[in-house]
Order: sequence, then C-alpha cells, then structure tokens
Amino acid sequence: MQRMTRQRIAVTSLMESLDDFRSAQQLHDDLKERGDAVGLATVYRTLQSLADSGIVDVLRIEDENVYRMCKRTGHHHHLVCRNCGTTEELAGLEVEDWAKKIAREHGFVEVDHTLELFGLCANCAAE
Amino acid sequence: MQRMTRQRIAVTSLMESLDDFRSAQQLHDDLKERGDAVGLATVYRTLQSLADSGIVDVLRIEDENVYRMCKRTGHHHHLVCRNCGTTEELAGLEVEDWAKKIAREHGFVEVDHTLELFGLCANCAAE
DNA sequence: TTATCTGCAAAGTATTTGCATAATG
DNA sequence: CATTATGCAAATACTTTGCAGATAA
Repeated sequence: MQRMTRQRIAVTSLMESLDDFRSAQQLHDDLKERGDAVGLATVYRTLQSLADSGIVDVLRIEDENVYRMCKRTGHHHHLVCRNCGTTEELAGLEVEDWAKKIAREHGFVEVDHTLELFGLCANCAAE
Repeated sequence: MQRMTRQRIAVTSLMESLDDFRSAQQLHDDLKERGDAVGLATVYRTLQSLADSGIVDVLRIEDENVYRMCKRTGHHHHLVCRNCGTTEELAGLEVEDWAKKIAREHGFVEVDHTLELFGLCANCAAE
C-alpha cells in the first residue's frame, strides 16, 4: 500500500540521520540542501503517513508540529531540551499507573494521555 | 493595567457561567447570541490576557485552543471527556515527583511538563 | 486628558487539498 | 497498465496585527 518512491526514501533516510525533532519545513529545507528536493506537500504527506504507522513521533512545540524517528516502540514520552532539542525517550510506567488509577477514580474509561517534559539538558545548563 | 471594559466583563462573565472548554470562536458566537457581541479579535486578546494571568486554562485540542475558567489555582492537569467535554481538574503530585526524579536522572534542570488525560466519562460510556 | 482597548479588515502561518502529470508495482 | 504518489498553487482555518476611532481612569 506504500510505494517506495524517491521522495519517501529521501525523507526516511534524512530522518534516520537526525537525532532531534524538526518541523516539516525544516526537513523540506534540509532535503533541498542535500540536493534531494521534495515538494513541501509531499513532505507533509509522508510525515503524516510515517506518524500514522508509528514510525515517527510528533510533538507540538510552539504552534508547529515537529517530527523525529522514534527509537522506542510503543507508547512513550519525551524529555526535550528546550534549548538544543536533544531528546530522551522515557517509559514512565509510574505515570501510566497513575493515569489508570485517576481514570478509575473518576469513572472514566478508554483513557489516553499526553505527557511531555521540557527543560535544559546538562550541556545547555552549563553554559 | 487592565481596564474593565464592557468586553472584558462580558467574556469573563460568560466564562464563569460555563463549565467546559470552548474555543475562541465558540465564545464569540455565545456572546453574540447573548446580545453582548464582542469582536473576535478582542475575544482572542482577552483570552490570551486571562490565560497569561492564570485565570483561564488553555488546552490544545484538534488544531485549536480551547479555554475554560480554572477552579484550582496553581499548576494542575485535566481529565477531559472526549465526547461531552466534561472536565475534572487534577493535582497529580505523583506526576510532579516523577517528573522531578526523571529530570534529575538525566541531568536536566528547569523542567516543566505538559500532561492531559482524555477519555470517556461515566455518562458518555453508559450510552 | 491620555494611555489603553476595540473593531474591522487585512495579513500571517502552518497545514491541507484539487488536479493534471509522473512513476511504481 | 492500473493505481497510487507528486508537485504546484490555491484554499483552509485559526490566530495575530495595523490602525483609526472609542473609552476607562
């Protein structure tokens, strides 16, 4: 159902070489610089499809979506440096348990949650 | 620094009478219906100012900001019914502690976090 | 009085979509 | 070859902003 087009390969390979979250526009620019230009709409469509398949993570930061290939499979959270973008993936079992407990207490079912941590990493704090 | 204009009073009083999160556009419509029309830009500006003062909470749901007067003062989270919008405010001390612990373990400082729970409330689940 | 607020319409921005063309399987 | 993907530009939708006139203190 997914064709391996030059564009999809370009996006995927670029993202594999990166370690921080980037916006669709940034990725679009990166690709152009690499001499592997892909239309902006296609970048958006590809990212959406990769996100739907759980291949990339999406975070919303300051009015825009940013994307990154994910390391950890399944549900997880992030600890993102608000200065340099360095990101750690977290399991957060305690939080899952807490969310379940709270949901039960309030009579809610099918509870889902969003959780992200933002701060300054050791490097950036040292400056 | 904040003048008590007719518009600011209208927005505040409307929000005090509501119990769920609403978008700026919805509030703008509500005001018109009430016969107390306020320009959309003013609604946005007022909500932003109220949010900055910590008087209203802002949540981002499906590409738009939604606002509600907050009950609990200080930092807290929400458990929102994705069907009817009913919202419970939560303290979540366990989560705060967890976030601090994780931050310390990774050498991050000045850590902040976002956390929201979404589910179906008892009423909506019963249907 | 005068600094701040309002309303309108125009601008801005990230993202999506229509459609003709290109390329995959 | 049939179907799906691409690229461009135009369309969306929410939100912000410039500015002249109105208003609270």
